[in-house]
Amino acid sequence: MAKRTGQPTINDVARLSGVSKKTVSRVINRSPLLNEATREKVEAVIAELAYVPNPQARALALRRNFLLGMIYDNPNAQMVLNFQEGVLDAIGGSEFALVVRPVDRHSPDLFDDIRAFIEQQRLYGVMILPPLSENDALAALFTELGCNYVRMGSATLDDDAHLVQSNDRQAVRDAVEHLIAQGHRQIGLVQGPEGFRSASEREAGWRDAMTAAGLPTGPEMLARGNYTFETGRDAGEQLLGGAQKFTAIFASNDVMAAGVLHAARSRGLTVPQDLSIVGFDDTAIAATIWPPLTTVRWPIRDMARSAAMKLIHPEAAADEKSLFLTEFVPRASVASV
Amino acid sequence: MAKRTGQPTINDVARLSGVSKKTVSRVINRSPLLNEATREKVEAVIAELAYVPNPQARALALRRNFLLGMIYDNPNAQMVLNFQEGVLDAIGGSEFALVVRPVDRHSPDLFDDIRAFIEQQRLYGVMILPPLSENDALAALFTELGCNYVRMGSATLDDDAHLVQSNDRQAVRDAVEHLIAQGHRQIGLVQGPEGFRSASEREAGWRDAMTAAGLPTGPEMLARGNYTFETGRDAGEQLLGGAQKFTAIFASNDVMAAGVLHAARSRGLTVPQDLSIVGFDDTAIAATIWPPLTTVRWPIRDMARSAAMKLIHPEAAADEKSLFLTEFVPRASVASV
DNA sequence: TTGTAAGCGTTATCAC
DNA sequence: GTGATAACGCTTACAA
Repeated sequence: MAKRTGQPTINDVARLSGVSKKTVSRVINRSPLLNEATREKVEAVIAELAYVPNPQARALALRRNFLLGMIYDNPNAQMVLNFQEGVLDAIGGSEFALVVRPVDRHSPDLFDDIRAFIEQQRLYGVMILPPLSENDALAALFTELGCNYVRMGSATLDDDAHLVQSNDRQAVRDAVEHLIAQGHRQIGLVQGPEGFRSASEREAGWRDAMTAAGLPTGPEMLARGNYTFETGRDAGEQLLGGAQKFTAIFASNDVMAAGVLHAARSRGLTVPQDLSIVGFDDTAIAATIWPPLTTVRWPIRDMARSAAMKLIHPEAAADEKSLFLTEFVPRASVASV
Repeated sequence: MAKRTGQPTINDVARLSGVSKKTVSRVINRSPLLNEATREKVEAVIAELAYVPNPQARALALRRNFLLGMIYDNPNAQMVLNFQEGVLDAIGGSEFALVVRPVDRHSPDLFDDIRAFIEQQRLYGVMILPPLSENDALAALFTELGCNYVRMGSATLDDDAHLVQSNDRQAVRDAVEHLIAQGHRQIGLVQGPEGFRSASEREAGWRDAMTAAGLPTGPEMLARGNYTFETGRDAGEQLLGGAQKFTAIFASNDVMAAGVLHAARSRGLTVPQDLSIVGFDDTAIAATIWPPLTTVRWPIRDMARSAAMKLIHPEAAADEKSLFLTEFVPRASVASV
């Protein structure tokens, strides 16, 4: 009287292999105290039936599921996708799955939306991408909801168990020092948006390098954008159209660097002969625009893998790598003076 | 003796509102045969407790879950992300969630991976993005696994219940006719990779326009790429370095168009004065390179929303919109001859 | 080493 | 209209 509706269950396996469901369960969960012969017998039946445990039933019995969430609101598609791939590196072959949740960080319902999402799906844990990750109130919300989380960011936003971070400040400092070593003295900055930790960290890196070299960092040396192409172009116009002369500009991300490139070109400047440009992110755009953009690459995929591991193994979360180093990527958008 | 571990359950609601759990269940599921007073009483308790039904328990009892899958292997990050957002448009506010699965279509384990993914997660349905969506054997696999699916593609790959499609052929024909109207006569084609339906559809559109205008479509007029920047550049080199002269080139996607642009520039050609270029996709790259790329935009987000709706409401899947029209986006990479 | 019974939180069946 | 009761597929006591 087996009602063969769809997939085989643990009962089918138990019946066919002549053991109890509990024994099958032990085989599935690799319990150490199991007769080898029994195990092999059961495994043979499992293979024959192509039995796969029902994750919903497991989730119910274990009072936890196998869903990792990823919350983002990001203008940088490549970064988000790289992150997704990194998470898959970590959960591939396991029973975990990745649930994504794009949100609008400017929505007044942001917190309510996220709360509903977490309460409804009862995720095992969530990963939060910048710039949302920089919001401490959001992290507090996850704690309140009893949902484990890992933040990805450009600074030490949280403790090691809840963070994967890059060293943006040092990375930008290195990049600007590279420009200085090439003879540049008037190096402009296109800042990221106000309130973004990544933006302030990158600005700090620029200041570090400039100040250490005794170069000017006054207000005429910088302009603000918000990580979009248009604002990068506008910031470029602002800098290049003022009284201050520039031989190089560091833009706080690649997209804005592309905007600066447009601004330069529309003013008749040639890059890199008349103006050197450096970006940040090493997104697809960097290698695709002309000239190819000198930039800074951060190991997003590795960071994502690590973030997922922290969630999957909370007991070892603090031991999992948290700080990830960036890599300077020299291309053709920089020339020496 | 309520063991208050975490979230409230249906039992808590039943006890506090003095009804059976079945009645609570009826309230949750909006059963029509319910005393209005009872409903209000229960709803008050639900609100007070902030009770949210456990999706894993529901999934177990209903023998179906509320997870929509999305399988992709795509070089185009923006498209994938737009699609994710479109799916969210459809499932936002509902109990459904989106599970993503990037895969490597060149992996020998592709089918096994996907099979394991489907069997393990028991998804409610999956959406397949191009180019994977063009693989009929894969669609057959989903049918075999009893998993509903919707394919996204550039041609009529399946019936309306399992497809959202764009009209690439007509779109390219329109774009090439635009070039012809601008006085172009030698219009090259950078094809997409062999075996891709989108590639053959776009090629057909180019042939349609050229043939209708009595223009040449011989082998010297085209070169093949595989949708990457490098292959686009190589194809551009091949076309521009041959005996045949070109005043315009249509590349089968934006990234390859960017490659052609590089190739043109490295040969000392100015775009669009010496060479007009048209792409396809309207990805971020299109607006970001210089000059901004004339291209074709397809309404990915709308397609994604429709795909998700087809899965959520299988009974009405064939009525949900299936064919989506593209939009020609004129920018600065085209000049008249 | 293995089995039995109870329970995870929900819905379906079928009475009342 | 509403409520016992038995599923759903699995795991954790607790025995044996």
